[in-house]
Amino acid sequence: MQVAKVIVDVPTSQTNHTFDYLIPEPLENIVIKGMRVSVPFGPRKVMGFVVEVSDHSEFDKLKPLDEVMDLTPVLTDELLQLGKWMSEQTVSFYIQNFQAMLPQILKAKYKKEIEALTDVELPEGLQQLFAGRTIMDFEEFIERNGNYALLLEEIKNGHVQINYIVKSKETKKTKVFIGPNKEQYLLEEAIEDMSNRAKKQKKIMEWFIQQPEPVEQQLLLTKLQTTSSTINQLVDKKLLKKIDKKVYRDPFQNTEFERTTSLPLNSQQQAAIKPIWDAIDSKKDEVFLLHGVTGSGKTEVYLQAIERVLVKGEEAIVLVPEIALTPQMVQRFKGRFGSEVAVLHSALSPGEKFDEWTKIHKKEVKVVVGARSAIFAPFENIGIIIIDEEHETSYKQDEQPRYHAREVAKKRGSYHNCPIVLGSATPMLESYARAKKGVYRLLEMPDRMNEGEMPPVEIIDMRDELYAGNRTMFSRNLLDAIKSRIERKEQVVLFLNRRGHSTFVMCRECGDVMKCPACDIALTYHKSSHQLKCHYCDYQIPMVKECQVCKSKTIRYFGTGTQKVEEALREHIPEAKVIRMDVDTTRRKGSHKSLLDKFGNGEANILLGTQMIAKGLDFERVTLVGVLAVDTMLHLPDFRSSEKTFQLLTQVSGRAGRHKLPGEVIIQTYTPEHYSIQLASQYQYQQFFQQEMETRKGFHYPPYYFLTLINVSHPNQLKAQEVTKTICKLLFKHLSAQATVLGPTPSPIVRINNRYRYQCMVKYKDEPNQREVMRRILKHYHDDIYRHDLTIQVDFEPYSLM
DNA sequence: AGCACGCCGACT
DNA sequence: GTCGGCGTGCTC
Repeated sequence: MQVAKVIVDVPTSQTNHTFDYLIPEPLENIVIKGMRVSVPFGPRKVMGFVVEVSDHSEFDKLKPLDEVMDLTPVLTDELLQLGKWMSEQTVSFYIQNFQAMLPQILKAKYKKEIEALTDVELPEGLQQLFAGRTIMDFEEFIERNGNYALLLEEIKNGHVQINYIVKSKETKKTKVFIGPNKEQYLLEEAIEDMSNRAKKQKKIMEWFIQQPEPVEQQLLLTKLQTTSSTINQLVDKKLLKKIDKKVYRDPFQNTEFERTTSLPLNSQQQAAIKPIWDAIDSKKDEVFLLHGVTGSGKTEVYLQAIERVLVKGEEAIVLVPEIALTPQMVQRFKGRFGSEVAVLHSALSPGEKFDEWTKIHKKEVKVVVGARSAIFAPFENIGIIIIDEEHETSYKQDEQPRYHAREVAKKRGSYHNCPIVLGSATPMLESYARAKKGVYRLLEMPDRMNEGEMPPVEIIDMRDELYAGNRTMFSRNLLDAIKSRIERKEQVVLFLNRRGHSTFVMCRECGDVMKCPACDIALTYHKSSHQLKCHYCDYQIPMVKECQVCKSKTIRYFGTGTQKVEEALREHIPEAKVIRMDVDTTRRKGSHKSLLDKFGNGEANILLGTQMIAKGLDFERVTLVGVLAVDTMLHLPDFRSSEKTFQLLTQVSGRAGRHKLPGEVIIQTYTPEHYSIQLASQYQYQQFFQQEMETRKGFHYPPYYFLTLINVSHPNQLKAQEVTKTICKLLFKHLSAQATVLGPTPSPIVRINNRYRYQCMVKYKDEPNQREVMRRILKHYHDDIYRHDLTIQVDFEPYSLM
């Protein structure tokens, strides 16, 4: 008897354990751990992960499992263990962690088909099922009691494969190619016979006489200015034929990657890479913090570390923040490692993600470059894990399971005995503190390559501008600087951390501010659509003509968003061509890249944008970076706001003067004396680190203390408050006397989407049993959570306190 | 989650 | 006396 222990896809605390199922005889030795199966669960069928196969069960009335969903495991032993560990660390359910490791497609409902790949005669049992076809439904295989062992064998031999068909169109894997169906001379004869009116048809035929190779239909249509109906007529006449070609969706297929080879390392790079190479060679799971200023050549260090790993036949994972934002980064990896690289990032369609994942799963690639979830790449022989821009907040998932990719990386590193490299120009305070303590090994690269200097930074006190009678959002210096760049045909990057047009609209008469009815937040005016939008829920209404309260028509716009800046630029510098990049202009797939390409081609003088333009851009002609208002970020209710400001300023400054032309940075602020602005303008990371550590120490914040944040929300304000209060009490009672429990406190935004939000914060040095306490609290509120619309979010070492 | 079971009030 | 409201508990 074989028994599968299964974690079912029912994310509740009551079902957060394995359920035993009998493996029916035809599936014996087919079902192995790491596979997904379909099992009867009460009256219905659910998906589940086999986490163990055993020869007995404590349970006596076992049901047999229904069906296997994979013929090869989708999770390795290591990933199964990792999922268990993660669920303990983040106090989440096992199933959520397993799901988080797989591409979306494998979570959704889908259909499977079996495809014969060769003309080779398949074994008896299989051949007859196909009955002359090349593709059959998997359903049919099950219905006709197909032989799993045989199928599995043939998959291994590469004679057949399983295709996952998802309902969405995005996952179409075939492209239609058109090719000639007859010999050249027959085509020529056919043209002669055609009516004189069939101009388009002749044109198409001539194309194929010129070159008989099949071409993509899409290409043919655009090149010859015709439509598919014309082509279809020729296909009907048997002159041409349609060919469905299977193609991997390659998101970079239209990009040529110039192959590069190792660049010679300068002395500081050599000093940094040596210990990493040693760790690779000796299989040591050491964590390195590579602190290198922008332009110090960190990427080349990564590349050559990976080369060392590949030579040993091992694999590498590279995490980059939101990779779509750095096409240039992808280019460098693809350029060096070519087809050995898979790329995983959030801008890919589900189908594309699945294809990239499949390449990893089938071991067709050795290197993965991707965003946070790429840390789960199903490699079995990892030689190095690199996390670039280590301080980026996107490495922490802001929904369950709230894992941090860095911690997962360390765990995987210790399993594979491989080094971890954390790279950053502005490491997170916690990381740098660890490096100083010797927990991580610190590697410093303080100098830019080619003796380049960081661009000088000018801080402009906007209060002075106001005294001088300048009421615009541009200081005189900035405006002059922009104008001079345009004259010199150089480019400008302008940064403002706020999208929309105005941050709020207010009635001048009675002072009423337009607010979202569902959230406790002012509405933002979007000029292009003439709408008032809430940035926290999807509420939006047309802009009001008069005050809702006093009917006055004197409604004014306050606060500045990217749209307003764009408008003001047009007014002050009409000759400037501006590209605006924010969530609103990059929502469409691929728009991100196309906007950047446009800017790179010099189709605009100014790139204006939010957060998203701060990272990784590298354009030769950018010689001026302007930060319009840094204050909004500095005064957020978050203990990390100084650090985030410092990081951001350092990052945007790095965008200027990266090549031959000298750069300049202008920062506009109302608090020029603030230490993060001052120190960022002088590129003084060390001093900033020391000063910020002082502040953190004083307020008992990380890295001196750990934090745990509990967010409670409920439609009823009293309920939310009362639950939070009880949780605070429980924590106070069950945690050690050294822990500080703060709360209940209303969240910075008390109401979002008609839910009231309260929080409780725990500061502690060492609380080994806090996860158990949290789990018990969640269990205690189980009923309220599942039946009464209560949510309790527990976030260990949170990145955001909102 | 989704469903059966079971205990109390309104009703042909 | 029954029908069905929802609170409670279980799913191998």
